[in-house]
Order: sequence, then C-alpha cells, then structure tokens
Amino acid sequence: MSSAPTSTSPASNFIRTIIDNDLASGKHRAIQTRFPPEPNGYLHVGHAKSICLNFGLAADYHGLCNLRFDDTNPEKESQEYALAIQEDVRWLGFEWSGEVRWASDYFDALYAFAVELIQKGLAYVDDLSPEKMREYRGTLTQAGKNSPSRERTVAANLDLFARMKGGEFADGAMVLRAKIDMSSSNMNLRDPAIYRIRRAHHIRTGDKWCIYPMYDYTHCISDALEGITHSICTLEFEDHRPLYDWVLDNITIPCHPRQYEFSRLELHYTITSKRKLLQLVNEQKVTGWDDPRMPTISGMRRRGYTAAGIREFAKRVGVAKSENSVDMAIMEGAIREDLELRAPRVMAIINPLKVTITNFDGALTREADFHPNLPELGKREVAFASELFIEADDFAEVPPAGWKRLTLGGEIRLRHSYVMRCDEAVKDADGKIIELKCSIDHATLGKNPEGRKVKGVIHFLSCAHALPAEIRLYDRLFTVAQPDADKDGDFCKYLNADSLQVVQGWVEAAVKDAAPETHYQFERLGYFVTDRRDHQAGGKLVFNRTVTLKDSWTKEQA
RNA sequence: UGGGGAGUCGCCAAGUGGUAAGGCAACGGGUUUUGAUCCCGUCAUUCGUAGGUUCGAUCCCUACCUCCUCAGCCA
Repeated sequence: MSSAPTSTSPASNFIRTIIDNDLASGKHRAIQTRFPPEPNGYLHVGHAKSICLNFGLAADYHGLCNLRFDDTNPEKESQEYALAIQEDVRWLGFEWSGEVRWASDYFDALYAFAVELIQKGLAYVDDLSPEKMREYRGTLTQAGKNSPSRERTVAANLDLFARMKGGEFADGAMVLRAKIDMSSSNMNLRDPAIYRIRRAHHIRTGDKWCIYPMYDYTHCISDALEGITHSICTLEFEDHRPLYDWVLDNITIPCHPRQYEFSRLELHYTITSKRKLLQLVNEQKVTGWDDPRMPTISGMRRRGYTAAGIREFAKRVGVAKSENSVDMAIMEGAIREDLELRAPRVMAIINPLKVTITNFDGALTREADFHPNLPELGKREVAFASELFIEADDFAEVPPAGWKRLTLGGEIRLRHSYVMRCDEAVKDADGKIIELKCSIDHATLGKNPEGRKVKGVIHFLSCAHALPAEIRLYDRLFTVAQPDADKDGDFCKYLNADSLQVVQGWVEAAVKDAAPETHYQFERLGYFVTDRRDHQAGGKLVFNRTVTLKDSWTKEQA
C-alpha cells in the first residue's frame, strides 16, 4: 500500500522554480527543508499538504527534511500530541532526517543569542503591562510610540534578563523585546516580544525554564541551526519574514535560511483550524480527534483514506499563493483512484430485502475474483441459496424511466450468479413490500441467456451465509461549503446532523477474518474499511464507509 | 484611510512579450455480469476592470475594483 497511484512528473510551482534557480546558481548544493508543527493538537489535511510539500521537495531534489517540534508554548503542548504527530507523518509515508528535532533543544543557544542582541543594544527588557504595550503599539494606521524602557542601558537589560531567567519576577511582569521600529508599517517590527515569563511545566525541559522564547525569534534561529535552506510556511507569516531576517541578520550565525510562503488549504464542507477542531473534540460534536468525519490525518485514516490517496490529493491541489477552497471531489477522486487499484471487491447489503428463489433446486455456487483486474488478489466462493438478501433500493414496483434494476416481471443478473426474474412482491398489511418471490434461469450461470439481453446487474447475499456487520455511513461534517467563512458566527450551527448513520447490514463471509484497517469495495456501494478501533477480526465486524462509488444513476434522477 | 499578498474555465493550477498546459468536475459516445473501472471525444478567441507601450500583451506601464492578511507576553 505504499506506491503512489500515478507517478507523473511533479507539477511546476513557484517554490520549485526558486529551488531550481538556487541549485543552478550554486547558492545551494542540496536543499534542506523542515516540517515544524507545534505539538498542541492533531495534524489535519492542511498539515498533510505541508508534509507532502516539505518531505516531497526533499525527496525529489535528493535533499533532507527534518521533523521539528515548535515547542515554545508549554501550556498548550503535550507528549500525546507529539507522539500522534510522529505517527501521522510516518503513516503518510515519510521519514524525517535523523532524530526528531525540538525547538526546546535550542533553548540555551536561544538564550545566548538573546544576550548577544542585548549587548548590541538590539533588545531590551520591558515591564509595560500587556494592556500598556498594546496601547504603545499603535494601530494599523497610526505609528506606535517608544516604551519608557526602550532606553534602558545594556547593563541594566543584561541584569534584568538574567533575573527573568532566574525566576525573580512574576509571570507576565516583563518581556524581552527586540528593538526595531515602533513606527514601522509592519506591526511585527514594532519591537516584538521575543521572550516572556511563564512558569509552566514543559514536556521536555520540565521546570528548568521560566522564560520561553516566542515563535518569531525561535523559528528562524532553529532553521539556521539546522541548516535549513528553504523554510516553507503559510501565507499568514508573510509579514513575519522581515522579522525572521532581522533576527538572523543581527546575531552571529553563519546560516541564513530563506522563508517562502504558500496559501493554506481550505477544503469544502470542513474546517482546517486546529482551534476549531479542538472545540469539536472538547464539545463532543465528534467522538475524538480520529473520528472518521474529522479532517485530521488520523480521522481520514480511520475513515479509510489511504496515505497514497492523500499524497495524490496534495499533488492535485498544488502549491501557490492564491487563496483557494478546494472541492471535496478532488479528495474523493484521489482516494477512489487509489482504492480502485487495490481494494478487493465483495458484496454487502446495507438495507436488505428478502428474496425467495422458487425454483432453487439444482442451483450452484460460483467462484469469483476479488478484483476484476487483479487476479493475484485471489478468489472466493460466492454463496447461493434459496433465500437471499438484495438491496431494497434495487427493486421498484413502479420503476422510473431508465430503470435497469429489478421490477415485477423483469429480470436482472445477480452479480457472479444467475439471471433472476421477479414473479411476485409480497406485502404486509400496510402495503409495504417485505419479500420477493423470484425464479432463476438455470442456464445463465456464467453465461448470457440466448435471445435476450439482461440490462441490470445487482448484488446479493445468501441469507444463510451472510455475516451481520455494523456499517457506519459517513457524510460531510458540515452542511455548507465554507462553515467558517463567517468569522464571528458559530460554525457549529452548520454541523450536519446526518453526518453519521449506523446501520446493521450484512457482508460476505469472506471478510470474516479481516484485520482492522482492511480496505474493500462493497460492489455498487462504495469503498469501506474495517474500523481501526472497534472492528474485531473473526468477531464484531465494523465497517466505515470511506467514500461512495461514482453514481451516474442517482445523479440522473436528481 | 497604513503595510504585506492574491485575482487565468464550476474547483484547483501551469504559462509569461509571440498568439491560453494539466488535473478534478461536467457533458457526449464505446466496452462492461459493479449505472463502477477502463477507453474515445467535447469543455477559456480568453487571463479582475479601464486605458497605455508594442508589429504583437495574460505577461510591461498607469489607474481603478475585489478578496485575503497584520494591532498575542499564540504558533
């Protein structure tokens, strides 16, 4: 399950153009990228795009890609998240260079560089309250004004910073700020805070530190220490690039990586904000981070999306700088394409209607391939008996125009079996059809009837041989394409109440011992996967619907 | 009203002074014991708008319009 479904040459994009130029000019002999998540949540489809980009670039250009945790805000971070992230990256099919890196590995170096900035008069300790600082910062259209602390002497700053580190001051009492320009039109350059005091237990450094460096200050230095050549992030960091460069230009460090930004991914009918995904989990709108409706990597995995399918999706959406909101159809197309190539076919019934074969005597079973084009996937015996289940949707007493399925007096092909005619529909007191009496043409096993053509093929199961299974039918999580378009509105009001439907259905006995995370195509219904958590091989069978098959018939009806 | 970005087919996305790639979707047809797959075909005289430069502009210039983004001691 590891090779990509198609391997066309990678599409051109602006980052590749930059790398091509850097390599051609000799600026770099090889590239080094990095994927730098904060371990404060599970990875989602947007991260998957970034992972495919960073690791993919490294692979294509024979470079390296690091996995680095941006663990500079201990209050939000956990070991659970860090572990889950590593598993997700590996599952997606990527291997990072060397050991996992942590920004916290650089805390000592970061502290030393901060001292250097202070010594150069480029950083100062400020005891303005957060409220005051906001006031001094000015607005988008008005310049800020200098803090009274800005002219503190180097010696005083050195002393204060050391005491900040030493734990002499309360959380929030003061910060270390870069001394840049309070009147800059770029807000990030108005003396940004680069260290704050926070007594929080850090997942790796424990209680060693009570001051923590900020993202803007940490990220560029981490990149430089790791020899990153191309530091790729999303567009909202574009305004931070001058600060990224300012820090590296003002400390003694030999390496100066360059930051490039691409637009973040938006997917129709879902959300890709960690904060909002966390809210869905906390408020139990979903069962957890790996709920199959979640756009998290673990959720998509549990849903049955394959790593190769997600990689193909990333390739199809490309990398650019324009805002985009991608159709779910692109994801579903990529997933179907991958599954089409590998998923064994079996029959399953979601909504059974009983069929009694009135001329069963002498009928035979037949062997069928698990995949029409992949004989190596093997065969199994398709049971046939006098009592069958067919999909209730496959019978219509008064069929619409164009109907190719079963109807009174009509005949269809039972998949891998006989041609069958419906002779009678048995109804209950309410007029509801509860059973069909049908007869088969004994001469049609494995061959077409003479003198007439049978238009439809439907799937079925022998009642006596079928196994009960819990089938979870998933639909989009939200009812609108862009649930968080309205920034102030509550995106939860667009939650799709019917995003999960659990039914008790029936499956072929051939899947009885399937391990968790086994993919199948239920013929004519869709791709399904055995649930990672709840399915038990040989025991309780639980299938998640990954995606339906393309269906030009219901589309035509609509 | 300040700064930084972006506007090419329904959704993505190449291209870049020489006359609009590709994918997805859609549509038409063929094959088919999955209304699936597969195969064949169709799908932007036009690149936000208006001017200008040029033999020639999506690409260069000017103005305008629209959208995104920035005022955390988050990342």
